[in-house]
Amino acid sequence: MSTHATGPESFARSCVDLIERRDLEERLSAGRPLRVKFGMDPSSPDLHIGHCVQLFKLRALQQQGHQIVLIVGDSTAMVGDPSGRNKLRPQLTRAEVEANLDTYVSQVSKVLDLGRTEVHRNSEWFDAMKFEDVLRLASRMTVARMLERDTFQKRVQESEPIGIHEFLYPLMQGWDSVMIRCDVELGGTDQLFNLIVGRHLQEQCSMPPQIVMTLPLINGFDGRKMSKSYDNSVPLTDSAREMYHKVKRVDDAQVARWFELLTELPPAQIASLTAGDLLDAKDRLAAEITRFFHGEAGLATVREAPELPWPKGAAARLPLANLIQALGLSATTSEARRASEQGGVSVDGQVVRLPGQIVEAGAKALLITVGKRRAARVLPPTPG
RNA sequence: GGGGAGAUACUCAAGCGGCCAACGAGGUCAGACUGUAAAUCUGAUGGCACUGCCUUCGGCGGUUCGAAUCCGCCUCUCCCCA
Repeated sequence: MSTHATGPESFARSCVDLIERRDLEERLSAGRPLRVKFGMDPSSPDLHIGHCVQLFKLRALQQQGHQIVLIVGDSTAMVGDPSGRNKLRPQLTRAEVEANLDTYVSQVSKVLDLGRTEVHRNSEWFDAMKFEDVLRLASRMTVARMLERDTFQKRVQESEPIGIHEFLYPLMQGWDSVMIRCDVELGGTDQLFNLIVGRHLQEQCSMPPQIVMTLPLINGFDGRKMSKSYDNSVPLTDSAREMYHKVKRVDDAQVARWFELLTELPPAQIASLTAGDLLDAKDRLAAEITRFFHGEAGLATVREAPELPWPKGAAARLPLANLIQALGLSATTSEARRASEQGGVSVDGQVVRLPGQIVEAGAKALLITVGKRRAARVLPPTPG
């Protein structure tokens, strides 16, 4: 595993920005493992496959023998990253951050070998800072330079608020790099500014400036920017079934890119897959990703309707809509009701348009489908 | 410090005393068509064992038979002037 003697070509594969290439060559030629930093903002509880672009890259570098340093931005999360935002981000409380942190680390462990990963919270150093330290840090950056950022400019134009504390975010992220003596920092292309601030701060501290590598942001499966509000992301906590189907819905134009950034298939194979029938390619893509996170067994369950027990604590006779909701096939009974009224619900192959129809727990399993991609086989209640 | 504007459902955005669970757009969901895609068309879209009931229009109080709409205070934001 200790073959970190790989060249810059392999190291920087798939990167969009590489600053500076010469620095990278130089540092790699020294032959020691590089300290590669990746910061995570624990501001939402779940990672999605968009984050995996970075994680897979880290995985590859880890396998080449480099030292991955994960920074959990618990202090920065309480500031809120202004990148890519035209609105003030809500600041999180410590309790919220702590809750998100656990789920993060366990999700990351699906991709990285945590035993060989250094993990820090940036509160380790920020909690110890005095106000005068903050001022000293703040004095290393100018307002003019901050305002060059398009996100801030846009917000000024659109009369959206900008908090002074938001100016501190890039400085904090950059300071993380100083504290861990970072060699290479990885981020999405939207992070370029923040990453460069790290370089700048290291130089000011008479430290060799970190190499900055950005990776492409992938769009959601519908082709638009991946975002919670569009509901087009694929959370890592998705079941095998959800994950498979969401990935399979990926926009045609993005299939090749997803293959490149989210699977470990060799480029030649990707090329031949995407040159063939696109439906087959999507099936393979969805299968690869699902297998990675859920294993062969998880993938195997995908094409069958899952078997679900009769809802615990529920009566043996339920209106259809309530049963569907209780089974988790819809979020609310109203939603189940609507689907049924519009002909989207079937029981044992029969379309049922009456959401109030009473369904009895019978002796054999009932096949219930909701819409095109939700289905379950409901088992009879187990006596006792 | 002074003056002005504003806060509505997932998002944007109408409504300005009863006809408001609240126009419209986007999103989402369902149906048709398809390639389990995209585009297009149709319908739905607060919750609920739903011909009815319950909870919503920044927060708290008040006026009224009745308030998203009027009044008071509070919180937050934007703009102009200093």
